[in-house]
Amino acid sequence: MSKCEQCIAKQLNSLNSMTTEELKKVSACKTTRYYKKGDVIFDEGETLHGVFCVRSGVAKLTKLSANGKDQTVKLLGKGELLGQRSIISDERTNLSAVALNDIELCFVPKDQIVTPLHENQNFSFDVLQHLAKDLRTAEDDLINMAQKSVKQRMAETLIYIQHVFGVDSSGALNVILSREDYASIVGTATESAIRILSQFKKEKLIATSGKHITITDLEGLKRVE
Amino acid sequence: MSKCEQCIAKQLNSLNSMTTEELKKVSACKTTRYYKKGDVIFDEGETLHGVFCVRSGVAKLTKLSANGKDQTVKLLGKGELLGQRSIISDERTNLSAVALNDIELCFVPKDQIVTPLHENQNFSFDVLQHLAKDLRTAEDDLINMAQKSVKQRMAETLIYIQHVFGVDSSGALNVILSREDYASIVGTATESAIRILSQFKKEKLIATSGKHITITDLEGLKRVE
DNA sequence: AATTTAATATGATTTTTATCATGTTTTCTG
DNA sequence: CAGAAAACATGATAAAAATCATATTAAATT
Repeated sequence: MSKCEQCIAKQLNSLNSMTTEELKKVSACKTTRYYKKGDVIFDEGETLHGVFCVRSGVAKLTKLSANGKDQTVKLLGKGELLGQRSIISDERTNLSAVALNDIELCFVPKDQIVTPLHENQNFSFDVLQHLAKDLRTAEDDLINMAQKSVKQRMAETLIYIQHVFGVDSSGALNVILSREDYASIVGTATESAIRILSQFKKEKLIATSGKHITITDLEGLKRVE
Repeated sequence: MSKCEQCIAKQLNSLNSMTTEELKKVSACKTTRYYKKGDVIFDEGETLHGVFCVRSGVAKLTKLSANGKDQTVKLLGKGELLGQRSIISDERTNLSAVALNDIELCFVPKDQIVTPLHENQNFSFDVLQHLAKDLRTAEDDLINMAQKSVKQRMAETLIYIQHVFGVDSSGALNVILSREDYASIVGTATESAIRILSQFKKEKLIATSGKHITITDLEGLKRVE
């Protein structure tokens, strides 16, 4: 099995601030898990016994609302940690995690995170900084949701996905999402998401071929209101 | 000057996890500041040199958006800390803080927070837990904003304010907000906020007298869709 | 107290977005 | 590969919310 000490994913998150010793322990007791597209990693309301670290693939954090609709709160790619917050606050998860494509995760038992959090100042400060940034992002998202139009949020979502997850050799977004997924991120009805993407295509802001989307006019997308 | 060690406000936040020694230091160099209703405590984009602890009164964190509208992200009452996150992530503030009524704040210089964060495990873990909770709340708020109607958000805002800040001897909400403030919290136009509050009054869910609002049918408010 | 200013209220209208309906295309499955 | 199911598309309509307009009331200022 691969070792955490040499894992590239680790360098992207707070695990990088663990001591070599701590990392060795994590490495020794971690397990690697594979999920297929659509698989549920954990469900809202579950008690987690550890944290998941994304080695490859993309997952989404979502919440099912009263009206049966799904709201996507965050997309997570390589190096990002799932379940961290529930472990820290010692609560059940408030969100579900679902694989958006085939995904490889390392599961690290709770103790391996909580103990260093109490003992290793560098690690806990690093986690603190990550949480602070996450909180800022969440607040920004809230403001966007409150003040921007559906069209604008869709444009920003496309730009965000291109920026964070990149494009393939043909220039298309690396992360393949259904129109329903887009609707869930943007916070709108699936039909509206479809309509807006069709409109963007007509306006030559994007090119689409099935689920593959290519941003053809980034500046134009930024100008959407 | 009053001492932090005996401050009641302190017991409500992570400062409570500081050692007596740390608290004495904080107490020695803190300054108390008074703001009048409407005063700006700090503006978005400012570099903060410390953290503010609310001793009495209520403040709001808001962000001015491109269209000139203000979005209120959070209300803060006794014991809550302002600017904590900017200090931790060492960034400029992304939000402004404004006094909603006459307010008394203690200003604690940055060092007094950052040093203990690096040295006192209990303190930093406590801050971590607070941030984790704040993050969860922010995510919940995002979902509400995305999935609930303006009417529902208004009803929940009223319930929230009653729950967190309580009522006066006549049963009216302790925190007095303008309709514009409500609009800014709910994320809607001022006219819509006014209309909805009028409607709630007609439906006998609330009673109003100027800015004073009394919840008369809590269960009814909870049922609003 | 009179005057100005700001906040509240409400009608009319427009815009945005959701919902319902229905058809087409793509993908999955036996 | 055929048939079923899911995803995509688009029109028609309805509902929600924003905007514009204009009173009315309350609060602040001189």
